[in-house]
Amino acid sequence: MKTVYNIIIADDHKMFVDGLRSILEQEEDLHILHTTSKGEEVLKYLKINQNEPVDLLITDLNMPGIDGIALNQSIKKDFPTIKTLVISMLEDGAKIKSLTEDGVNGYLSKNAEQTELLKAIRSILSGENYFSVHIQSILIKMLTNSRKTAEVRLTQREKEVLQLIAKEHTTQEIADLLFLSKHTIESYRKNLINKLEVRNLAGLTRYAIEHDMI
Amino acid sequence: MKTVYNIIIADDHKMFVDGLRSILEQEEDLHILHTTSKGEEVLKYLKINQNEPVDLLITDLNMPGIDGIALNQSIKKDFPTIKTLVISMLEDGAKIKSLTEDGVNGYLSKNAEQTELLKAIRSILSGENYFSVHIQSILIKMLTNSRKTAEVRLTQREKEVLQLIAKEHTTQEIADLLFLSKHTIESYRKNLINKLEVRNLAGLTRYAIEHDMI
DNA sequence: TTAAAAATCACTGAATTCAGGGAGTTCAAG
DNA sequence: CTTGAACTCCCTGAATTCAGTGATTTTTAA
Repeated sequence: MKTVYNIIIADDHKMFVDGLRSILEQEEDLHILHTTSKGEEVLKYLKINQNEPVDLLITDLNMPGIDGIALNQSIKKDFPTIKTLVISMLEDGAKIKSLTEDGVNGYLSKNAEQTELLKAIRSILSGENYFSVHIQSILIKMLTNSRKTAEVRLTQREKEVLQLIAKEHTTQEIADLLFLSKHTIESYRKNLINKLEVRNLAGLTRYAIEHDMI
Repeated sequence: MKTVYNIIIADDHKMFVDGLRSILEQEEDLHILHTTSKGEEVLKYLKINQNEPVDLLITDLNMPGIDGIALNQSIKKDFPTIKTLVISMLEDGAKIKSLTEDGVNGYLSKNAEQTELLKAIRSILSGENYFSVHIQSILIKMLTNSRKTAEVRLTQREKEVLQLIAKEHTTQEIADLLFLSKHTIESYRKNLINKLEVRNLAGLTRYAIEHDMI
């Protein structure tokens, strides 16, 4: 019979990890196997220590290198038995939605209380998912006015072009950089303006920045 | 003879505060007087409890309402005996510089180690200021290539125009909104592009967003 | 395998931006 | 009082963006 749960923590804010550790150490049945500041290291650790059963990964959303979203995807794909709890300081509806689609087991804001953290961990370990009421309302808001959120799915090329636009490159420059015709870039720009429902370069740039694309 | 230092913590990330608390509680001579998630409350608390000597305020940089910068200013003005340590997840050179000018006693990134946190607190309590090597290098970089940072001081009107540009308004619209001639707005746009050393609307928008102007 | 999506290129014409110049007024500080 | 900064307005011409439409090829997914 298993009485101890093994936990891995990934967060580049060491001080936060320290805090998290001191909170979890007060719980007898929660054992921190490993902490790291890089998403890549989690995957490396799991591949090397396949014999050690890991129950839960607690990870930050924003990290250098592999971020929380990509990390969660990899985990769910390669180690589907490991539960994941994402903790973030931001409450980015789109990212939360994306995480849920990837099968994340819980999401907490960093301004959650200690009791809520433990409650979330307990829920997840017992097989339920945990999303705070606040997060749930954000998600619902996302889904209801999905007209605005409406799956503005950009293609790879569109993303590239958008990035370069936001970096102040002119159409001709982008064409040269991507070895495409100037007309092609103009088409992409036009489509982007339509898709993202903005009016001009300023709007495109805002979108790019607000979606962490540059 | 004083052996215990009184500390106040202001941070809207409760989980972080919990962590901080559990770290500081291991130190006998560090006593947490009060924690809060709002900058305003710190000032209120200090005004009410003027009899209690407070030695150190640890505060986050980004908070809703009064942020770390404004809070630090108020503290240094009204309670100059209280030392201040700002902890942030961002390493924003401009904001750090601004804080030092306001007389902050230390700055730490949230990815600092627990040992560094305590070292910083000890330094500050003993009368020295504490800035990590990393932060120092950021500050020096700020000051040395101050050509680029060069106090790009925007006038009130320029800021207004810049904001509206970043909000996707056309020149004509801005002119109408501000009851000015279209030519005037064009002049402002031109000056902004010069002053900020950008090339087009995308650059202006980036500047506006990166400087929290919208 | 077939339909949909993505990627590419093209044309036209109107609207806007960008670059460079000049110039008058007001208001505060030296 | 005068110097400078901020604010306002104007002109020209080139460059770029924006809007609408359409079409071919390749890739992807049903």
